[in-house]
Amino acid sequence: MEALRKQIITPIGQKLFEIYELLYNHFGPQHWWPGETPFEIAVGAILTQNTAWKNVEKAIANLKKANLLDPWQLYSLPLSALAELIRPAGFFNLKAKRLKNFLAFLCEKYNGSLERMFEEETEALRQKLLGVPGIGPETADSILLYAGNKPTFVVDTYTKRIFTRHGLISEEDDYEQIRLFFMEHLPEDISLFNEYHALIVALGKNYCRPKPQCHKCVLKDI
DNA sequence: GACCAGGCACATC
DNA sequence: GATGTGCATGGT
Repeated sequence: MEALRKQIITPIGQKLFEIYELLYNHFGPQHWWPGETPFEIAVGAILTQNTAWKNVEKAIANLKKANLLDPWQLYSLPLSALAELIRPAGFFNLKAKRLKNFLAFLCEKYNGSLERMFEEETEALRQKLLGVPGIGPETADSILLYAGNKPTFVVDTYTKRIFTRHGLISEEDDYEQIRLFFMEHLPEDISLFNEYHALIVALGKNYCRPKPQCHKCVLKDI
């Protein structure tokens, strides 16, 4: 913690770090991403789009049970069969296509190897992932950070909601502005980025729903 | 029964 | 460029 604090340059950075410490002391380490392999994490990142994680778990369990949680296996599976397996995750027809788009990218360009994919330079790979239909900025950053251990900050609904309510970012800031806000003010540290986003989700799930419960929130005095 | 979930693409103005 | 809408299951 102290080694990280020394690298903080700006007052905003200190504020962001103060919030991080409050969240960490309240919720403890989150051990993200909840997945066993980089491939499972990448699949989960696509399946969890606008969806409760509980539902994603069922879908991933179906894939595991069928022994299909493998790039080439999934890539060769008919679209309709894939859709049925991931049904519990919601938006299943749409997500089946999105998964296939990613699998085509992974299999055709990197021979199905995430290890090989992550050999690419981070920013270049980020742009390529964003070029895959169905992979937007949050999904791309989740894959980079949590499956690839690359230093990028993941922004989600909770991030925008929480930090807007605390006046640190503006309502009209877009995804990229918010991502850069965190990356410019915090030291570039993979573990920090990993834990910070996970803690934001923990806070969001508990206290920062659309109807806030700010009186109970650990950040109520910030 | 309403509301919400760890988004994204596309249509329409 | 901004704003609206479809996509769907499952928990609270």
